[in-house]
Parts: sequence; structure tokens; C-alpha cells
Amino acid sequence: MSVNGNVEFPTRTRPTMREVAALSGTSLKTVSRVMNNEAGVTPALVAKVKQAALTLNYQPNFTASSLRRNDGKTNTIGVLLEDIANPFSAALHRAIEEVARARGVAVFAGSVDEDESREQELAAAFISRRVDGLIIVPAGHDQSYLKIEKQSGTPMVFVDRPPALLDADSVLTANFEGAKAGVEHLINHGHRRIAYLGDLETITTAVDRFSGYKDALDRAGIAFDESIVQMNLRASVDAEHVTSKILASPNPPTAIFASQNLISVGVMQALHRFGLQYSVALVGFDDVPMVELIEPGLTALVQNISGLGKAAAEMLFARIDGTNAATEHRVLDVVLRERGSGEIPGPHEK
Amino acid sequence: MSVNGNVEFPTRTRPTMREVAALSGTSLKTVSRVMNNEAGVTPALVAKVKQAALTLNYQPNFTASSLRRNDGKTNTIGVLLEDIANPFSAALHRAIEEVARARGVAVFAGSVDEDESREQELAAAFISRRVDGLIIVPAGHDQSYLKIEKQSGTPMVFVDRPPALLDADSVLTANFEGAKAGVEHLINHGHRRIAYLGDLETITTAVDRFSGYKDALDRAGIAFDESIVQMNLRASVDAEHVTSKILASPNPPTAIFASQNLISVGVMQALHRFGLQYSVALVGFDDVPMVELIEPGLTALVQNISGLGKAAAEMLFARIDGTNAATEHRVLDVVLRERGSGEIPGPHEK
DNA sequence: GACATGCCTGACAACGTTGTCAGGCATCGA
DNA sequence: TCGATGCCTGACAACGTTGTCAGGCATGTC
Repeated sequence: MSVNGNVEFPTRTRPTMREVAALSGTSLKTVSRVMNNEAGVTPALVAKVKQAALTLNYQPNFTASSLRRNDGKTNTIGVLLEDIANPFSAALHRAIEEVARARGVAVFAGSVDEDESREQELAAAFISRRVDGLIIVPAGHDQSYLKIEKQSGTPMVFVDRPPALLDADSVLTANFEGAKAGVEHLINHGHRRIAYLGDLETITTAVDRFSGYKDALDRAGIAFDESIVQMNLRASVDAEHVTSKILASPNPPTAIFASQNLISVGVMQALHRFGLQYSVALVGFDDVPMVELIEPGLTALVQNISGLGKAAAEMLFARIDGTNAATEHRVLDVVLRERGSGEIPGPHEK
Repeated sequence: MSVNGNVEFPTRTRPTMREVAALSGTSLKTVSRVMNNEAGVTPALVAKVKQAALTLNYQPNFTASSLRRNDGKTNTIGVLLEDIANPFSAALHRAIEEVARARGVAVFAGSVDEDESREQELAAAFISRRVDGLIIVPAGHDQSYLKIEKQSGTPMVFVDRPPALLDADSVLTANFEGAKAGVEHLINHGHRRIAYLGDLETITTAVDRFSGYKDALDRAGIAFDESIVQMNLRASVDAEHVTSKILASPNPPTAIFASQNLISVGVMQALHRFGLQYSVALVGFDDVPMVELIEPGLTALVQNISGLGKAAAEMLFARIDGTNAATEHRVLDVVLRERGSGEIPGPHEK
């Protein structure tokens, strides 16, 4: 359906400070002073200039201003996310926006989609627009292409995944420790046969979580069993399929660790289909949206996503403000939220 | 936890075309020509310039370029969303990004949070950075403040909600027709006592959906009953509370229409708590994430969110490219997805 | 050989703004 | 009354780039 409205007015050209100066009978420079609230302009002149600006509906051109100003700041930052639309990226983005807003900084954002070349293109696009800094969730395995850019004075902070082949600030989640704590939680509830379903092995967070799983097994003296481990899962349907296969095998696990929320969803679907949701324990990394509606609730390792974004933005702005300290690597803790699925007892419960 | 890395190198100042010209022994203008792939430069010179640019790691300054160029385009657009982090906004944002990316356009985004003044601030921030156009999900009830900006030549397209007191392009969802179809679906399944839980009455989409509900009742000859209608709900807990109250009342409804996904969640929680999820029918506007896991599945009116974003971006770029046609108002259809909750029969089933 | 033609190249101005600096004017003290 | 002081104001250059235009050189034509 399509309805037509009125034809628009012909467009006038946008007024500049020069025109405001002409209308108010003063000079360009005085207009500049008034617009920047600089002290030392006669009140009468200030009023005249403001009136003229209002009459012409003058809108300052911030890009021209930052080109000329000594600090050269554009009051703009760029954020490279995995995918703007996924809940993790969106929450991160929001937390960054919050900090930026308080400083009058506008935020460019883009999706990298786990694509190395897309990462470089986006970074280049933001750099050519002279952002004051970059916050990056990297996809590729080599960020050395940013080395010269960093030396040229563009601060950058990496979030969720560390930079590779580049020395730069980062804010990460305790993936290893979190996964380990999750698996230990299952062990403490009497499980010794624990399946692991993981994400792409090219993603460092996935690798760290897997290491946490193995470490927990090691410390409990449980042998690693390949037959109940599956990496490189992406969609929840894949996880559902793998879970079904594992549950139907001769020696099925009594508990499952899901390394990521989409995987948790797939596992939950398979468990529900088999009617095993109250007999096979499940701990997942990352919360699942609307999880409150499902029974039993998902016991999950919850990341502090807004904490990641807030910390990254604050570190970035500190650099933008000129801090020249050594590279900083911050790690945020993960919280185990018990909701039922992870507390189902196993055969070895004490 | 915090680990220190190496101290960074002292920052060099970023090279300009002037320096590239000096190093390659040519003129500023020739460098400009090479960088813009203009024809008519000797291949030997092109090579020398490119080599020099590489050596200095020259990065073009797009903002300076757009200041000088005749078209004045910044190849940048601004998007005003309700809240970057909510799934609707994020999906919209993503669809817009997709279209922009194909054109080499960078996207500013910001959250308005249903706050009128925040809307104006964000718009001003983007305008002062001279975006080529704006895509807006408005919060306020008067967009006339954008009138002069529109006349100054900044194209703008409104999404999800129409502009008020301003003539501008828009892309909306068929809220009235969708809600009406959803209520009629319940009526067709034998329901005549249908509760309505709605969003803020200040939001036009909420008002339109409510009108659709009333129209469907009217046409079926069902009297409107205030006691099972509640507007101005925002959080899912509010919806849960109201649902519980209505279900416990002397003459409870046999079906419920939820005007929005958070409200659907609240209703579902209440139904599950009362054990009524298989006896009271429910149709909701908007999908609920991870809805596949819940039984019975939510029958929902699904919006074409990416269609909204894609259409808005395409309309915007058409304007940016100079199309001067009459204002266009596009409306996208809603699809009723049957998943069980809406097909529970009522007492008047034929 | 003289001249016209066309292709490359670079000098200069300009985009809209702010930094620098000098000049004008009023005020103050002697 | 005169000079010194300080406050306002505006002329000019500059940020990094592209548009305009003129000049230089080689080639082609008669």
C-alpha cells in the first residue's frame, strides 16, 4: 500500500557562519565566538548574533570545526561488533552508547559477521572518518593491520576477544574460569559423565571455555571422552541434532555443558523432545532470552555484558583524553545463576 | 584482575596528501587525483604516488574531502531507535546497515528511550555531523522541529511510527489490520470474551492495535468490556500481574490479546502459573525470542522487521540520490503465525 | 617550420570553521 | 591632557581536501 503526500518545498542551501555574520552586521569570527560560548563578547552583540542564527536557522558544522580545531577531535567513536542484531552485541553497544552519550560523543557501529575482511573494511571506513577511537570485537586472527593506525594516535580497545599480533587494551570475560566453575558445579552435583557442546574453534572465547571444561575434568580425575564432545556448532538446530545423537548413544552422559546460548537452546529442545529435561543436567554459558518461561530454568554462567561495554568505553575515553599508561588487560568475572537445570543430581551424588 | 603490557610508541602525526606529494616528488593535486582513481595521470606517476602513500601509510581524510567536494556528501546516515538493545530496534538497525554497507555508507545509531528531548538531541548531534540522511523511530509527538532541517536538504524517513506535524516519508506496519486479524482469529475459534493488554497510549502503534481490537469486536457484535482491558503496560511483570488479576475475577476471559511481546511474556507467565496455558487462548503482537521452547507455542502476529528497515533505507537513499517525488507512506503487512496458543477453542466454537 | 590540438600537471582558491594576532577604543592614573 | 592598560573585535591564515583553470610539452597538420 502506498499513499502520496504533498510535494516538498525547494531546498535552500544551508546557512553558514558567514551568512549569520552578514545578517547580524558583525564578523565571522565573532559569530564563531558566540557559537562556542567564548567569553569576551558584548552581551548586545551576543544577542544580535543569536537572533540572526535563529532567523536563518543556522546549524553548526561540527566536521568543519573539528578539521580546524587544534585538538582535531571529531567526538565520534567507531564500534565493530560481531552482529549488531544479536543480543550480546546489542547489549554491548548499548552500554558503550551510554558512556559516549554522557560525553557528547556519537557512535558509529557495524557488524563484522565473523569475517576478517569485513573487519578491516569497517575499521578503514571509521578511520577515514577520523573517529577519535575504536572499540573492537575482532573476528580475524591478526590485528597487526591496526598497528600503524594505533601509532598514528587512534586509541583502540578490544572487547570479548583479545587482539592478535597487536599490543592493545582489552576487556575480556573470564571464559576459562567460568566454564571451569560451571563444569565443577555439575561434578559437585554428582555427575562424572559430562558432554560438551562448543562453538567454532576459531573463536578464542570458545577455545578458552573448552579449556576450562577439560581442566575441571582433569582436576576431578575424570577422563576426557571424545565421543561426548562436539565443537564447531553454530546454529541451535545443529546442537539439537548432536544432543539427540549423544542421548541415544549406548553410554549417554548424565549432564551436558553448553558453551553458548544458541547451543543451550538446541540442547534444551532435544531434552524436552526426549522428555529428559528433569533427568539430564544442563549448564550453559550465557543467558537465554525469556528463559524464565521454561521449566526447569536454565542454570547459566552469566556474563556482565554491560560491564564489558562500560569498561571498554571508559578505557577508550581515558586514552582519548591522553592517558599514556601501559596497555591494560581487564578480565570480568562470570556469575553462575542456578535455576534448576544444573542442580539435577547425578549418579555419584554424595 | 589487571595485567600490564608494553608501553606504546610515541605517536607520530598522521600524514597528509601534502607529505605524500613531497615524498613522491609531485604536487598535492596529483596525489588527490591518484587517490580518487581519476583518469589522466601517467602510470609511472601513479605508481610513485601509491608507493609514497604506502610508505607513509597515508589514510585519506574523508571528512575533509566531503567538506570540499561539490556534492558535500559525508556518506554517513543517522538512525534514531527506541533502544539499540531491544530486539526490534536491533533487527531494524541491522537491516538498515545492510543496505548502507552496499553503498559504502557508515551508520550512526542512538537510543531515544521514548524521550522527546533525547530524540531532538540525537537528531541535532547527527545533523551537526552532516549526515546525508536520517531514519527515525520517533518518540515525541511533534517532529516539526525537523521541518527546516528537511528543507535544508536532509532527507528523512520515519519507521514504525508516523511523523507528527511534519510531512515526511514513512514505513509502517499494518498495526490496525494486524491486531484486528488476531482478534478475529480468536473469535473464529469460538471466543467472545477476549481481554486486551496494551502498551503506552502515547505510542501510536499501541493506539492503532487497540483500535483494531475494538473494530474486530464491533464487527462481531461483541460489546466492549473495560474490566478486561488494560492499557499502559510496559514491563512483563506488570502484564503478569494484570493477567493474574483478570483471571481471578468473577467473569474471566476465555482468550487474551497481548499487544506486544513483553506483554505476551507476562501473560504466558501468569497462564503457566495458573496452569491455564492450555485452556485460555492467547494471541500476541510481535514474536517472543526463543519462543520455540514453550508449550503451547505462542500464536503471534509477526512483523516484517527487516522489511521495514530495508524499505526505509532504500527510500532514504533514493531521496539522497535526488529523487524529488511526493512524500511516500508505505505500510507492510503482518503475518499471523499459528503455534497453538491462539487455536485453543472457546465456548462458542462451531 | 609554424601553428593548432590535446594531454598532463600544478598553482591557486575554496569548503566552513577556529587560532593568531594586531588594531581600535574606552578607561584609568598621573 | 597624555600615555598606558585592557577589553573587544575583525582580518587573515590555516585545517586537509577537491574544483578550476592555465601553462607546458609533445604530437599532428599543412
